[in-house]
Formats: sequence, C-alpha cells, structure tokens
Amino acid sequence: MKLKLDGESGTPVYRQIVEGVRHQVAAGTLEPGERLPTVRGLATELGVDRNTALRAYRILERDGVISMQHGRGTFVRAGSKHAHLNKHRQVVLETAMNASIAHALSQGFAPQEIEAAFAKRLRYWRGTRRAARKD
Amino acid sequence: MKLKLDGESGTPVYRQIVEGVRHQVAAGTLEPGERLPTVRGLATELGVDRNTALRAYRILERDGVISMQHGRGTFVRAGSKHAHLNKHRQVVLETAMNASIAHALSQGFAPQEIEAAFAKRLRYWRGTRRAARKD
Amino acid sequence: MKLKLDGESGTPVYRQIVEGVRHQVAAGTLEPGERLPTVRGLATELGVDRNTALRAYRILERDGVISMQHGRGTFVRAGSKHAHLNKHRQVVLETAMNASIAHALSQGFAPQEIEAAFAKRLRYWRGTRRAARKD
Amino acid sequence: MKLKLDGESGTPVYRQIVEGVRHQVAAGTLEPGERLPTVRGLATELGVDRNTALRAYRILERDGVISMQHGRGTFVRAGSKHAHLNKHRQVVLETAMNASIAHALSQGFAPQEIEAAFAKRLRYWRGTRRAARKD
DNA sequence: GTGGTCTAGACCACG
DNA sequence: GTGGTCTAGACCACG
Repeated sequence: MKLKLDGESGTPVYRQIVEGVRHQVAAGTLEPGERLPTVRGLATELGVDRNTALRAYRILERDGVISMQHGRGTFVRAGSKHAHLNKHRQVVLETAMNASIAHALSQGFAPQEIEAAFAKRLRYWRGTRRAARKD
Repeated sequence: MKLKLDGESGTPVYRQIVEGVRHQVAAGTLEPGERLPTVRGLATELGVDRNTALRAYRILERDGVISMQHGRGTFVRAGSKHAHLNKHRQVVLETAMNASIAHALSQGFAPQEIEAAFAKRLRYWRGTRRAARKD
Repeated sequence: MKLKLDGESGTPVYRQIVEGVRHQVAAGTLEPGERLPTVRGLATELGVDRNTALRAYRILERDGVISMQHGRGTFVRAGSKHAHLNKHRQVVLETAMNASIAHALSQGFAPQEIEAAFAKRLRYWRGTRRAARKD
Repeated sequence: MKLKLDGESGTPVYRQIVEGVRHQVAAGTLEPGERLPTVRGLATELGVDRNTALRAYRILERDGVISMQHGRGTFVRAGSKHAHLNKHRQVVLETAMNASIAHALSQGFAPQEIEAAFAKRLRYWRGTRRAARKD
C-alpha cells in the first residue's frame, strides 16, 4: 500500500495513516473486500510502531471503513451496513454535510464560497474514481 | 469581537482564535489600524485561559497580522501585507470540503448522494441566515 | 469514582472501565456536566497503566458519553447533541434496539422471552435512577 | 445444523458456535443422543478453520453438553445433566438486554423512549417471522 | 496540571 | 500468523 508520511507536518502519524487509507478507499484504489496489509506489516513498511498502525486501523474500523477479523486479517468494508433502515444512511450523510457547512459558516465563509469549494473538490473526486475504474 | 469557539471540535482553542481573527481581517470585518481587545479582555469574553489568548495573539503577531504594542494595546496591521490571506482562506476551505467528501465516499456513499445531501443542507442554512438578517 | 475491576473475569480491563462508567452515567450516579477523574488519577486509583485508562476514556468519548477537553479535564456529556436533526435520535435508538433483538433471535431466543427479559432489566434501571435522584 | 455466524460482532467465532449449540440443546432442537456433524464437516459448512470448530466442540465436551467418541462421532449427551442450561440461557439473555438498555441510557435516552423503540422493533420482527413461517 | 503521541517489548487469544 | 491487551516510560501540546 502506498502511503507517504510527513514527519514534519505536525499531524500525528496515526492520523496521517487514517486519512491516507480513507482517501484510497474514497478514490477507489482500495476496493470493498480487498485485504489490507497486516498491522505488523504496515508498521514495518512505514517504519512506525505496531501500536501506532493498530491505532489507525481501529479508527478506520470504528468509522466503518474497514473490518478487522481476528486471526484472518483486515479488509475494506462493503458500503451500506444499515440496509434494514436505509433512512439512516440519509440522516448520517446529511448530518455530516450539515456539520461541514456549519463549521465553514462559523469561520466566516459565505455560502457561495462554500458551494464553489465543494463543487470543485467533488469534481476532483469524480475524476479520480473514474480513473480508478479504468485500471 | 465576535468569535465562536467549539470546545469539542478537536481543534485547539488558540488555533480557533487565530483562524477567526485571520478570517475577519481577510473579510474586512476587522480593519487595518483597528484596536483588538486586550489579552485579558479577550480571555474573559471567550471564557478561556489568559495564556490561550496570549498564545493566539503571539502567533498572529509573528505572522504579521497584528501588532502588539506594550502598554498601548493590540492593533490590526496595514492591509498590504496580508494579501496572501485570501489565498490562505481558499486553501482552508477547500481542504475542509475535500475531507468531508472523502469521508463520505470512504463510507460507501455515491458522489450523487453526497451532492444532493450537501445541496439540501446548504439550502437550509441559506434560509436560516436570511431569516436571521430580518430580525 | 467507585469502580471494581475483576482481574479474573477474562473481560479486558479497559472494557470493564468503559462499562463501569457507562453504567454509572446510565444510573444517574454520574450526572451530565460532572467532572470525571483525570486519566492519570483514574489509572493510579485503579492500579492500571495510564494508557489503559486513556483507552477507556477515548471509547466513551467516541460513544458520546463523555467529553475530554485538553488541559481542562474530562466531563460527562449532556444528552442530545443532534438537536438540529432530532429524527436522528430516533433512528439511532431504533437501530440499536433492532440489533439487540436480532442478535437474541439469532441465538434462538423466542420473542416472548426477549420481551420479558427486556422488561425486567428496564424495571431495574428505572428503580436505580429513581433512587439516584433522591440522593 | 443451522448456525448463523456474525464475523463482525466481536464475539469470537468458536464462542458463537458453543453458544449456538448450547441454545439448540436447551431448546430441544438438538435431542439427546443425536449425532452432530464431524469437526471437518462443521468447519466446511460454516466456512471456518478446523481448529475453530474443534475448539468449540472441546468446550462443549468439557461442559458435558456433548460427547466426542473417537472414530464413532460426536453426540448430544443425555438431557438430565444440563438442566442448568435453562438458567444459563436466562442469564445470557438478561445480560444482553441489560447492556443494551445501559448503553442507550448513558447516551441520554429516556427509559420511555427506549421502551417505545424496543417495542416498535420487536413488533417488526414478529411480523417478519410470522411471514417467514407462511413461506 | 491536563490530555496526546509514540515507542519498545511482553504475553495472550483466535483461526 | 493474525489481531488484542497491557505495561513502562519518554516527550509533546494545551490551558
């Protein structure tokens, strides 16, 4: 797994790992069901402590991005786990988007700016995912 | 000075103050030469430790946004020097939106769903702000 | 804070702490806004490592039970944090109850048994909370 | 033998097998003297490691629920010895319901809300099962 | 003084 | 071989 760590960024290592994996899943580079490196393997590969790698994985697991299975390994999770109440999906998503907007507004950004920035980044992700499917 | 702090956001308080002041200067709410509250005053107003307010001011001073003059007070510096702030604002905003989208994508939401949820919540906030201005 | 650990139960220490705190919050012994012992303090009190105590607190924080504030301490959280979308509360609660029932059914328990056990335990908690309010 | 495993429940697979068999014996679905699948067969059927199936059988044997006879097969033991299973079932169920309620209470839900949500979901499941029986 | 990050290393539980 | 738990201890960031 390709992951670059920046030791001088100030962002904690475990968080860099979390974001790195999250982005690869978001981009489609890592697909649902795909196996991730083991905790030990990732730690060695990145030159960090096992506990640090484990911490990152645990956060990703809690967020529903990956699934760790004792003795078997760690895997990218399939999307919708709340099939029986799929209103839930909508609420979760809207809550997240709402928080994101509220935060930007509270920092003094105008709705128009927020809309433009969002559209720009979404366009970026769409491109990335399209490219991943062609691989 | 109007500043909203979020004690549970994870972002350190001092940094929230720094960003808040930066944005107000960039937006023109705080004008060059304008006097800022004293460290003590700001700390009381926001209900934070004096060291926290001081730390924020020191960073703003180091970055050339404000000027602390011993015994006289603290002032917004002349505008010409922080034209770069507008670029900074864009980066901050896009980074936030990017993370928000990546988060949702990595949990299996489709770009289209994300777009719809975002649009819905933004519409909500626009309504809220319009109503507030009429008060 | 009163917490008993059982070193021979097989249940990990950090989880025993999580459940202990959770139960006290549920019972009303710990009230919203109340300050919990510091990470270090709790560790010393229970004779466990700081990291173990921290791990328990972090889980409780993620679950919305407590709020850790850097440099200030750790506090019991007020109930509803999703006021802006209070449909969400209902969905979260129903999802949890649903999972609980589904799990019991899959283990071969009959609906009637499940209903009876649930009613019995809820009665217990109601009594406990009533007692706490009289303190 | 009908057994549903949940790879993401956190409960170890071997324990899920143990509990599943225990419950079926207690409920009478598996009768005294009845032959159980071989270790190999069970492992294949459930898609688990042979060691995992073996571990479950050893625990059940130790607890006097089944009897493994080398070269002949594995059988459910005579009923008189596990009258205690019925008490065990109750404890398991009540513990689960208790945790579920404590969880919800500790997040600020009121007993009344919890009761309503539980009743609603149980009603749902009863309907589902009734429909399934007509298939 | 509070919580946060990270390492090194031991030993355990599961498959 | 996989992940899980726990300790001991260092050093950092925040208020």
